[in-house]
Amino acid sequence: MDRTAVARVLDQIASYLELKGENPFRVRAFHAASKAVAGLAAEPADALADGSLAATKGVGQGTIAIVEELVRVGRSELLEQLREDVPAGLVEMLGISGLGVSRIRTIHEKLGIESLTELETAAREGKLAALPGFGAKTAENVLKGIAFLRRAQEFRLSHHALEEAELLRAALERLPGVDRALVAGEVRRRCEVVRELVLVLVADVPAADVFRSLALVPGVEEVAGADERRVTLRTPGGMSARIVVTPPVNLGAVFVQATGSEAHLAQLSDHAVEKGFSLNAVALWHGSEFVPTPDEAALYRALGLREVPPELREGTGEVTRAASGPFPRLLEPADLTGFLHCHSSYSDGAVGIEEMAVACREAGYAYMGLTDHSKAAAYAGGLSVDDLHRQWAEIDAVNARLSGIVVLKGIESDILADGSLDYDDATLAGFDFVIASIHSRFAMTEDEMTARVLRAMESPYLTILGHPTGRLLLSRQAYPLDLDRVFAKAAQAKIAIEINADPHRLDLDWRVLRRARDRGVMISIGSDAHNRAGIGNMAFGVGIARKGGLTREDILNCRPANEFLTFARARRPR
DNA sequence: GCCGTTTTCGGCCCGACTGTTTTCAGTCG
Ligand SMILES: [Zn+2]
Repeated sequence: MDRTAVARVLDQIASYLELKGENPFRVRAFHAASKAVAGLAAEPADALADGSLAATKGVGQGTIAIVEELVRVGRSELLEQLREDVPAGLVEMLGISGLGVSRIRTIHEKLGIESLTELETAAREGKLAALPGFGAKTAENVLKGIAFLRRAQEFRLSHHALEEAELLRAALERLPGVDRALVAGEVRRRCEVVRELVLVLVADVPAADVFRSLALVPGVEEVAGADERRVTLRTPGGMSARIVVTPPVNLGAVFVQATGSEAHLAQLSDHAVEKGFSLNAVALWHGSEFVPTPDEAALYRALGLREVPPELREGTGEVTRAASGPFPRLLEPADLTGFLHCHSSYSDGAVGIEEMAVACREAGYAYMGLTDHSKAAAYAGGLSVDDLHRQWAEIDAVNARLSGIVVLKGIESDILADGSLDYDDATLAGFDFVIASIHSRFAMTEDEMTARVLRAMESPYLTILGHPTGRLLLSRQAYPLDLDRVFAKAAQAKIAIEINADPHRLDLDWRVLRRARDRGVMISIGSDAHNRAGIGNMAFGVGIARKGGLTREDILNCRPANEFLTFARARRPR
């Protein structure tokens, strides 16, 4: 069992215990343990063996026993027991914003409801609003919540999808007759959420032979009948995976089509027809003449096009673009010199400053912009002014000790409801740079929210606007915000806007990046790391930047530390 | 359940909003 699966079990245990009315601190402990496991640097079995699991904050004897059990037998006795005691539908209801344990218990006891479907019916029929403590607004929000949850259940977050895809790819590549297995589809296009996995198998044997050996792949089941070149599977993690087999000579045609998107393929097909070609499901043809496409470049070349980077294949003009010359070199992970937006154990992070800095250095960064939560974020252990002075002293000490990495004094300051930051200017002046973001009071109109953000951008100490739309992918909608006005202000005031690289956020959305860049907005990629594993977030941020067509010139933290600091200082009063 | 320690128990994250009440419980970040 991998980190994700173990973390999920621990989360589930927490939810079931919560619904059973268990000690809330025990519930919280399981949630914390889940986060800790998800943030491990190694897989659970290895972390158990080398003692790093036991050394992790938030993991004690109880968690270790469960992880051992999960690694050994793949299931948890405690969770199985809880499943018998509490209907699974009630746990699903916890995912609805506005429903907590106490309301769910009322719903269960008074209406006998055990599933989302029943809850939906009750809300429609007015039975929910009639419950004590409930009303019309609550019922309406519950219906909205159910709709959101249903849609969310069709997708997976990109990091989970990538993990599943990679495991499946490795397993498929070991099958007899398979030369190579390649991940295609939304994962390859670096989409922010993923509906299904698509993999291409290169094989010189008939597909039927390959499919017969699928039974060798552990935990995978076939869900849709195979034809002569395709089959649909269900992965151990519950994702749908489409597998396409091709001989090497047609890999280009098949890989392009397996990668998509629909919109890209439609435009590509139109272009092909114009040039006298046709692209069917398995190969490229010029009239009645077969055209070999051993790789994607061969396919695009035959059509008179430059090879389109997979991230850009979204039908947003890239085919026309590919006819007119080479694409710019998109951002690459190694272009990043600065590791920005990370938390330490001073607020809600799991590791200390020095450990994080050393890990950043190992990952190849030249500077680390530490940004713990600010004092308004009490729930996340936000720093008081006293805490700040302690932290700054420690940063100075760490910088004196370490070579090869510089720790910068930053903060993720809350933007309060009125648009002010939650430290006074004298305190803000003590930071090397300031990220400001919204963590509360989301229920505002677009005008109010825009005014709030614009007011925050008046602060001469603000360097970067953090996770600008506040979305949590598949769990919370973005708050309304007039991005065009925010971009205009950012360009004029020389404030960078963040791509938050946490796979739960990926905010800014890639669809608006080009607009921001073309208006002269500097973009910054922030990891939002809360532990060492969070260093890996940056790869997802890079994927989103590439998807938005950005290059290293567009990104603030591709610049060396001194230029980064110059950027931050340029706005400040002298 | 985890943590820390005056080491085996006692405390753990709290302030503010929201929708529902008619003075506040429940939820959220
Ligand atoms: Zn944040």
